[in-house]
Amino acid sequence: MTVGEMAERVEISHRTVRYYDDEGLLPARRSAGNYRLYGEDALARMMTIRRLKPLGFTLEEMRKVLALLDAASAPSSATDPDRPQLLERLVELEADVRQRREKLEEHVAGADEIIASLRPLLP
DNA sequence: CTTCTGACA
DNA sequence: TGTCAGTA
Repeated sequence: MTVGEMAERVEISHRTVRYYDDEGLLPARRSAGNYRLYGEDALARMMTIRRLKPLGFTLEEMRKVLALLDAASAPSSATDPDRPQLLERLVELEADVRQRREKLEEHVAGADEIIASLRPLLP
């Protein structure tokens, strides 16, 4: 699929997709006319990025997360001599995401309070 | 019409 | 991240 298609499918502006691509976060090929071409794999990555963003991950952090996920899902990871360290990092990532999730909940609670404070002011 | 790159806001 | 320009 082209950038426009990708952008539409993940509901992110084509400008942003292009930016992530330029930053090396997406696996893309080029058409004869130099158009970016993406596969389902790129789409899956884009979705992961979309979920990471609201958690506050920076592009650099996303780069690491994606690399870790790739390494963990690679067929060779089963025999990788560093399997323990890989699992270790996955555990750390999970803890990190859990912590960010908590932060989001606090934000939601804050929004609820604002809403509640508005209620008595409205007709 | 869509995408590309680079630049500016 | 949006938009504008000039292309392919």
